[in-house]
Amino acid sequence: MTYREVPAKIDLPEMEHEILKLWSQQDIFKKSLDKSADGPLWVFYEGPPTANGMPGTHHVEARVFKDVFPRYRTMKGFNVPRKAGWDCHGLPVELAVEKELGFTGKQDIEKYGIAQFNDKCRESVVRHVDAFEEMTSRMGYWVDTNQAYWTMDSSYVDSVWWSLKKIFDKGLLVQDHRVSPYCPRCGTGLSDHELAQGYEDVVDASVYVRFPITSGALKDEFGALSLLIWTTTPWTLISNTAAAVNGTVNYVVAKTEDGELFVIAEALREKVLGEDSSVIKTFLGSTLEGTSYQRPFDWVEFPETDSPIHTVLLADFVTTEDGTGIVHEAPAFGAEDLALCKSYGLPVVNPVLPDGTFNQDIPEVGGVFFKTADARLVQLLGENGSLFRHLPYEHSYPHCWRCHTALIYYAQPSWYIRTTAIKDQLIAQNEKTNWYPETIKSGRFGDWLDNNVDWALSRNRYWGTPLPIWRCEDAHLTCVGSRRELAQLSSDASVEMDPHRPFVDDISFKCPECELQANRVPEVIDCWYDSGAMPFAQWGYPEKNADLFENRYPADFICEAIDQTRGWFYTLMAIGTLIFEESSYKNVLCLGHILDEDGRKMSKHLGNVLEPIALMDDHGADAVRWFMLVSGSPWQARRVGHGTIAEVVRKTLLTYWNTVAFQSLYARAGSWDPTTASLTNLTDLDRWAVAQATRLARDVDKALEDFDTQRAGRFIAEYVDDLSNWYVRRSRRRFWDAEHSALSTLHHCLKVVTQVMAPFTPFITERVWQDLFATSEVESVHLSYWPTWSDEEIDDTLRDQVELTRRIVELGRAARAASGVKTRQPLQRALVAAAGWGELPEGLQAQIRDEVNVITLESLAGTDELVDVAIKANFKSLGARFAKETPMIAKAIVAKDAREIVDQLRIGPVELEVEGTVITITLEDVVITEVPRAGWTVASVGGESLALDLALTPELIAQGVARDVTRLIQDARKTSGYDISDRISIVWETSNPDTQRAMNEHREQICSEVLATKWENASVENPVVSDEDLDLRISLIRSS
RNA sequence: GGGCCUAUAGCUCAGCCUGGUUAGAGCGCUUCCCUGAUAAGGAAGAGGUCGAUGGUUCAAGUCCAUCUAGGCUCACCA
Repeated sequence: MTYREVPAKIDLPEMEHEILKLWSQQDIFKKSLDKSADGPLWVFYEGPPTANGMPGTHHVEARVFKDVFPRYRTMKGFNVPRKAGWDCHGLPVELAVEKELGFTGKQDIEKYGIAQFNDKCRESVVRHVDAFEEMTSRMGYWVDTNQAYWTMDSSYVDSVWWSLKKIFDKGLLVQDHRVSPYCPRCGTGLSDHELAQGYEDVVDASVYVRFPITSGALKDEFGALSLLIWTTTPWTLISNTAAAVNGTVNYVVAKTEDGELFVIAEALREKVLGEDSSVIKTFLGSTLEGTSYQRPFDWVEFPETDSPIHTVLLADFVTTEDGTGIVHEAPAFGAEDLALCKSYGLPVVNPVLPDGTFNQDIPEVGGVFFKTADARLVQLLGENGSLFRHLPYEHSYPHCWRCHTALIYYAQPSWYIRTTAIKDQLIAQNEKTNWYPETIKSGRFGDWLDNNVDWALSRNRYWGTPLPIWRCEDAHLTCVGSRRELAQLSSDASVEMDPHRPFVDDISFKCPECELQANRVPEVIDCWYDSGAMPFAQWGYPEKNADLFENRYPADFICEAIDQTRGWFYTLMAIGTLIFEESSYKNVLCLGHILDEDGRKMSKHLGNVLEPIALMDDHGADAVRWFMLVSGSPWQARRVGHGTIAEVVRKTLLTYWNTVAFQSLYARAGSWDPTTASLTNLTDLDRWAVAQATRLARDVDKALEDFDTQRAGRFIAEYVDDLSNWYVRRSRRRFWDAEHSALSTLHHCLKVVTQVMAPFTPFITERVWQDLFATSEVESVHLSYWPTWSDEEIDDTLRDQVELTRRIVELGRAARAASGVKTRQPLQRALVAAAGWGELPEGLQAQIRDEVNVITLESLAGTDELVDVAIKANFKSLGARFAKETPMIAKAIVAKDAREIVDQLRIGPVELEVEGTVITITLEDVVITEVPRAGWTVASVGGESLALDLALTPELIAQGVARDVTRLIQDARKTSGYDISDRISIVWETSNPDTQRAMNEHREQICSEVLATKWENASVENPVVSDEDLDLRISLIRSS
C-alpha cells in the first residue's frame, strides 16, 4: 500500500469542489452524526438568518464559528445535531416585496390583496433561502438544511401561539396605549431593539418660541411678557397643549437688551438671552403653575374641558441643561408629555395621520409630511411674531431601520409583553450564562437588561405570525394556543389551515365568556419573537417532538455577531425565561463585525460588499474560514480583503500542503508502506516533532474548549511552520534515503496536524486525509477522533533543547552574514557560548554543525583568552529583594570588574558593600554575557554568542567547491525536468587548478549526491552549467 | 450625553491579565544567504514620542486616573 500521488501545486478552489462532491457521495456529514449518536449530546442552536436578502461575507463569519465548534466536539465524541433554520417573517421581507411590486405604502398592499401579497413574501423567502443554502454548502458549513425549521411553517406558528398563550395566561401579554416610535412609511410601531438600529445624525430646526402670557400674577405685574420655550420639533407646536417647568428650579423674569420681557430658567438666562439681559425678578418654578399663555398656532380644536389647557404645568423631568427650562407639551408625541398631561386631565389631540401627514383640515400644512412641515412652520412663526430665534440643531434621531424614514413618537394602542415583570429573573439568568468575550455579560447585554422596558410586540402589518388574540364586542380577550384550539372554538377553522393572514382574520367564534362574536385583533407580531421561540418552535413543541425538545434545552452553544445582543440573544433569553423560567443557552459567542479593507462597515450603500461565493472561488473557502477564525480577534471588528486572505493561503495552507506533498513524493519514491509506520528508532529531532505534535493536540483542544479559535489557530500555524521549516528542512537527506523512522515520524505528525486543523479548514485536511490516510484509517478525517495524549508524552526538555539549537543556528547564520563567507564554504570550527549548549544531544549538535557548515563546535566559555565577560544586573531578582535600593545596587554591581566578580560568583555568594551596607548577591542576581574578543566573527543575542574561525585551508576550499558544484548540478537537474530518481552522466572541464583538484578529490561525494553514474573530464561543447568564478563548464544527460 | 471596545513599525496585528534590563511577528522595501518539497525559508538593514497627560512603583507599552481620536452600542429628555 502506498500514498496517493500528491501534486506539488494545487488549485484550492477546484479541490474544494471535488471534496464537496466526495462528502455528498459518501454522505460524510450524516455518517459523522450517526457515528456519534450514542455520545453525550452537545446542543447547538442555529440562529436563523433573515431570508430577506442575498447572503454576504458577514454571514460567512458567523457560520464559520457555528461550524468549527460542532466539528471539533464531534471529533471529541459528542453528538452535535445541527438543524438549520430560516427566519421568514417580518417587515424586511415585506419591504423587499413592496419594492419589487413598486408599492409605496400599506394602501397598495390592501388594494393588491393580503393573500396575494403574502404569497409573494413566501416566494421571496424561498428564493433567498436557496441562495443561503448555496453559500452554506460552498463554505463547508455542516448543518442540516433538509430538515431546517422555517418560522413561517404552520407547525412553527402553532408553537409560537402556544408560547404566547402561556404568556397571556400569566397576565404578561397586554394591550396598552403608549407613545412609541412609529414608522409612518411602514405604518407600524417599532420595538426598542428595532429602534436601536436606526439612529441617524440629522440637523433639525430648533426654535426658541414666545408663548405670550395671558393671565396670572406675572401678567398683572409686568404686562406684556412671554414664556420662552425651545423645541427641536416645530411640527409638534401645532398640537401644543401645555408648557412645563420644574417646580424646584429657579426662574426669572428677564429683560433683553431690546427691552423685551421673558420668563426663563435662571441658569439659562445668560446663555439664551445674552450677557446684556438683566434679571428683573427671581422665583421658584412652582409659582408659575397655572399661568396661562397663548399658543403659537390655534388651528387644532380642543374639546370643551375644565382642565388647564395652555397653562404652565409642573414636571420633574424638566432640566436646565438645554433650551430654556420651559418645555412645550404635546402629549401625542412624547411619552413623558403624555404621562404629565394625563395626570392633569388634559385631552390628547393628534392632527397627524397614521401615514405621517397632517390632517387635511389643518391650514398651511394639511397633507404635508410631519417632518417636511418644519420649514414652513418656522417661517410662519417668524411671520406671526412668535419666533425668537432659529438655530440648526444636530442630534441623532431615530429612523426606521429598514426604510430610513424619520420615526415619529406617536400615541397608539399596541400589545406589549411585560418583560419588566421578569427583569430580575433575566438578570439572574444572565449571571449564569458564559459570554465570550466576557465583557458583554455585564457590559452591553447587562446594561440592556438593567434598562429593560416592556417588549412592544405587535405590528400593524401583514406578513408575520398573527397575534392569536380574539376580542368580542364586550372586549373579552381569548388567546388561542394552536390551530387545533382554534378549530375547537370555530367551525370555520381547521387544524390544517394556513395560520397566516388573511385566513385567520376570517375566523370568528362565540366569546367563551359572553357568547358575543369574537374577531381576531388585526396585528401580527414582531418577527424577533419568532426567532427567539426557535428552541421549542423548531420542533413544533408541544404538539410534536416533546422528547426531542426536552433533551435539547437549553443550548450548550450559540453564536452570532454583536448586533444580536438586543436581537436574538435577548429574545431567546427573554422567551426562555418567560416560558420555562430558564434561559435557553449556556455559552454564547459574540463576534465582532467584518469591515472592509478601509475599516468601514460593509454595506450595499457604500458598494464595498465582498460577495461570499466569489471570494471563496477566488481564494478557497478554507482560506476565508481560516481568516475568520484566526486573523485578529474574533470578538473585535476586523478588516477583510483579498490581500489578507491571500496571505492565509500562502503562509498557512500552502506550507502545510507542501509538507504533505514532500512526504508523499519521497514515500512513493521509496515505495514506503504507510501501514508499516512505527515510531521506533527515532532520532532526537523525530522525538521532538512527535512530542510537539502531541503538545499541539493538547493545546488546540484546550483553546477550543475555551472557544478561542485565534489561540488554537496560532498553535497550528506555528506547528506547521516548525514541521516544514525545521523538521523537514533538517531531515531532507533521510527522506531521500526513504528512511523508515523519518517517514513514520512525518506520517504521524501530519496526521495529528491534519486532524486538529480539520474543524478549521475542512477541505484541504480532507483532501490530505484522502491522499495519505484514508486507505489505512477511517474514510474521512471528519469521522476520526481527536488525538489523545498523556502529559508525559510532551517533552519540555527536548523542546527547550531544540529551541536552543535553533537559536544557535540563527547566531551562526548571522555570523556567516557578518563574515561575508557564504554558508556553502565549510569552516573548521565555531565557538559557542550559551547556557546548556554543552548538554545538547549529539544529534542536535550535529544539526548546528550542518546548518552553520562547520566541522567542529567548541565552547567559547572556557577559553578566557578569546572571551570578554560583561555583566548586567538582574533587576527582577534584585528588585524583589531590595526594592528602592535596586538601582544603587545595580550600579555597584556593574562598577565591579566583571571577570573577577563572575569568577567569585561561580564559586558562591559574594558580599558587596553599597553605601556602607553589606549585601549578598548570587549568580542569579546578574546576567552574564560572554563576548568573543576581536579577530573573530561573532554574533551575540541575549547573552548567547557564536564565533566563527575564518581560517581557510586548501582542503576546506576544495570542500566548498565540491558543494558549489553539487548545488549547480542539482539546480540543472531540476531545471532540466529530471525526476528525482533519474541517473545522469556528467562531462566537465576547467582550466582552474583549484577547481580541477576539488573535482578530483570529491568526485565520489558529488556523484553520489547528484546520482551521477558516469563522470568524464573532457571538453564541453554546450555546457548546461557554467560558472565563471570556478571556471567550470558541465554538460549532463540522463543515463539510460 | 451614557456604556463598551480600540489606539504599539508605512500596512495588518501580537505583547498588557501576572510590571523587570535592548518592545516583537507578518506584509512591503534594500542587500545578502540557503535550497532537488516549497507559491517557501534564513540573516542583516531601514522603519517606534507603544495616542496624550498625570499618578502608583526602585522600575510602566503593561497597573490607576483624566483627556484626545476612531469604532460599536445605548439614549429622541423638550
